[in-house]
Amino acid sequence: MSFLKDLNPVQRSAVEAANGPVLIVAGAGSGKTRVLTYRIAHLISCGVPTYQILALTFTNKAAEEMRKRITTLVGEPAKDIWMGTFHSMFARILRRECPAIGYTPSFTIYDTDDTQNVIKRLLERLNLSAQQYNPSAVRARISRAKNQMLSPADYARSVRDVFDEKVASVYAEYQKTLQSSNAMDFDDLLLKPIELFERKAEILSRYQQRFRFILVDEFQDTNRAQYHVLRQLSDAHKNIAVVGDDAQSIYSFRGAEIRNMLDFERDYPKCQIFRLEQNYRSTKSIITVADSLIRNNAEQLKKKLWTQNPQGSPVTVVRCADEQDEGYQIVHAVQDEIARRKLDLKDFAVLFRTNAQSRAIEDAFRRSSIPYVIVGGIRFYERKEIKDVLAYFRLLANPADNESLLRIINYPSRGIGDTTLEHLQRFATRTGLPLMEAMAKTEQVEELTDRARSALKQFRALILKFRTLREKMSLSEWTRTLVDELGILPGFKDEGTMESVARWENVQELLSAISEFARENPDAPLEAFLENVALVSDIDSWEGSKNAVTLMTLHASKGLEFPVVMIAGLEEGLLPFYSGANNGGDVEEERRLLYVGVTRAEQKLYALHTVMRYRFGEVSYPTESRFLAELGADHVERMTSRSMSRVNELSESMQRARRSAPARPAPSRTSRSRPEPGEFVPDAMPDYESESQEVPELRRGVWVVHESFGRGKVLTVSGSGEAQKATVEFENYGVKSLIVRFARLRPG
DNA sequence: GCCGCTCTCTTTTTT
DNA sequence: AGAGAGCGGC
Repeated sequence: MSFLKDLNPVQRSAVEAANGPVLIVAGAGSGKTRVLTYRIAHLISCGVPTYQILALTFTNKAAEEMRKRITTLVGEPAKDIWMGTFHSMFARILRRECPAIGYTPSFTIYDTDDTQNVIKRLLERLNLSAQQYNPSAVRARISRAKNQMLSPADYARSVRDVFDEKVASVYAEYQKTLQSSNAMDFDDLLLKPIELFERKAEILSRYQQRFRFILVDEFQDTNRAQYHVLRQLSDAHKNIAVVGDDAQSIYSFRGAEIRNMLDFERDYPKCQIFRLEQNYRSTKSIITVADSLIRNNAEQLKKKLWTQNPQGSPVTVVRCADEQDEGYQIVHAVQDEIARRKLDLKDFAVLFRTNAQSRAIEDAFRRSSIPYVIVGGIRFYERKEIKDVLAYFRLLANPADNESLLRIINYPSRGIGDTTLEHLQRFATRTGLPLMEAMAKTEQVEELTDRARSALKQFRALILKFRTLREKMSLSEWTRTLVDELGILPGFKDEGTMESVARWENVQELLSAISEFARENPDAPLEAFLENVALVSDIDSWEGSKNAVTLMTLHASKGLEFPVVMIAGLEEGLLPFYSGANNGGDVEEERRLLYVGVTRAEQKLYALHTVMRYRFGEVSYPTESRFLAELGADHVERMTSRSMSRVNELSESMQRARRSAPARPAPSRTSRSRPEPGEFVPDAMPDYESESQEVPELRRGVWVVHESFGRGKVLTVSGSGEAQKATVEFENYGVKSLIVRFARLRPG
C-alpha cells in the first residue's frame, strides 16, 4: 500500500479508518476527493471485494473521475464498483426491485418539465386556476414535501392555509397519476427505495449485505430522504464514511440539509471525525479572502482553513459600467493574464449566479474570437424537439406513460385536438385504463366523431407497428426509421430559419447519440438509454481538456478548480440574489455560494460588478454586493473600468435614480506592480465635475442630433425623467425608439 | 381545429 | 427583453 505515503497525517488516518462510521469534515481544496479515492483503493487492497462498495457522488462526472483515479491506484477492479449519483444508483436498484412496489422495470423517469405538465393538467382537472396556483410553485411545494419525506397524507395534515390545502390535494392526485403512468420523478428515485426497503425487509437485508462499505461525497448537500436511505443501507454494518463541508452547502433550495452533518454525529455516536483543514489548492490571498467572507455566517462547524502555498496576487475587484463592459473586462483580464503567466484558455473559468448572465459575457468572447464553452443553460435533452422525439421512445418503452403520449399524440399534427382528447381522457379516467388502452376502445366513447376515432386509431396503429418492429431492428436503425416515418425532419429543413435548422441538427444529434450508445452498450435496452438521458447533468458532459474558457453558474462549479477564476455580477439583488416577491432569501446560503466560487481559484481571482444592468427588461442601478466588503481590504485591489467615464456623463440621472441608495463606497487606491496598458485604470475620483450634457427640451417636432443616427425629428415623447422615451425619425436611419437618458441627444 | 396576435410574467440555482 | 400562454378570429 505504498500509495498511502502521498497523504498527510490526517488524510491518512481518514483513509485507514476502514471500519465503522466516519465523518470527514473537509474544507475546500483540502484533498477531499483524494481521501475518498484512496479510501476506496485502500479497502480494495485490504481484500474487500469491489461489489461490496457503494460510492455516492454529486455528479456522474465526479464518479467517473474517481473511478479513473482508483484505476490508476489499484487497476481494473475499479470498474465494478457501484459509483455514481444517488439518483442513478437508486434508479439502478429500482429497475431490479420495483415490481415489489407495484412498478414495472420499464418505468419512465419524469424530469421537472414532465412533472410540471402533469401538475398543470391536474390543476385544470381540479378546477384550480393556473394564475392563482402557479404550476411551478405547486411543483416546488410538492417536491419540497417529498424531499422532507412527507407523504400526501402527512402533507395534508400539516396544511396551514388554503394554498397548502389545494397543494395537498394536487399532491395526492399527482402521486396516483405517476403510479398509474408507471413513472417516477427525481424525488421518487430516492423515496421509492425507502418505501421498498421498509416494506420488504428481505430486499433491504440483501442490499445491506451487499454494500458493506458505503462512501458519500458532498454530504452537506444531501436531503433528508437521501440521509434516510443511507441509514437504512448502512444499518447492518455501519461502515459508512461521509465527506462534506458545511461551508459549501448550496442546495437547500433542493431540500439539502446541512443538519445532516450534525445529525450524523448524533446518529452514529461512535463515529470517528476527521478534519481536513490544510488547503492545497489556493494562494494565501485567496484563502484569506475566502475565510474573511465565510466568517460572516453565523451557522457553521468549527474549522480553520490554512495553506502553505505562496501569497500570490491580490484579488482584483473590477467596477464596470454595464454588463457589456463587464464582459469586455473579463475578456481583457483573460488576455492580460495569458500575457503575464503561462496559462491556457482552459485555465480560466467565468462564474455567475444566473444563467441569464452568460449572454453578455458570451458576446464579449465571441466578438474577441476567444473560444469558450458554456456549461448549463438549456440542456440538450430538454429542448422541445428532442423531448418530442424522446416522447415516442418513452411511450414505446412504457405504454402506460400518459405524459409522453399526450405530448406527441398530436405531434406532428394529426387532427387530434383538445375536445377529442378531453373525451378520451374522461373515458380513460372512468375506466381506469391507460390512454394507450383507452384508444383501443374508441367505439365505447360516444362523444367522438368518426374522424377523431380514425385519427386515434391511426396513432395507436403507428405505435403498435413500431413496437413490433423493435424486435426486427437494431436500436439505432429502429429509432431512425421512426423519426423518418414521423416526417418532421423535412419540415424543419423547409422552414429554413436558423432555429429550424438548429432543430433539425439537434434531432440528428439525438439519433447519433443513440447510435453511439448502442455501439458502446450493445445489449442495453432502450430504457437504459432513456435513463441516461434523464439523469445526465450539464457538468457531466463538460470536458475540461478543451482549450477554451469555461463559463458556468456558481452551482455548477462545485468540486472544480481553475488557476484563474472570474466571478461576475457581485451586486445586491444578484449575488446575494433576491427578487421582488421572494426577497429575504437565504443570505447565508448566497454567501456560501460565493465562497464556493472563490475557493475554486488556485492563483488568481477576479470579482466584477456593474453599476448598471438590465434586469427583467428594465434598467437597474445595483449597488455593489455586501460580500465585496466582506472580502476584507488586505488582499483586495480595486479597479475601475475605463468605460466608467462614459457612465459618469450620466451621473446626474443616475444619482437621481439612486437617491435612496448609498453613495459609491470610497475606492481604495492600490497600484499594480506595473501600469496597465489596457482597459484597467486605477480607481480615480469619479469625474463628477464633468458637465452634464446640454439636454434639449424634447417635444414633438423638435430637431435633434444623435451620435450615430445623425439628424432627426422627434415624433413622440412619452414618460418623464428616468423613463422618458422618444421616437425620432432620422433622416438616414428611419424611425427609432430611444431612451432619452442614454440617447445623448443634442439640439439639431 | 388552427393560426396569429397580445398580454403576462418571468428567474435563481438542479438531480 | 423575450418566451410562453391565453385569447380571439378564421
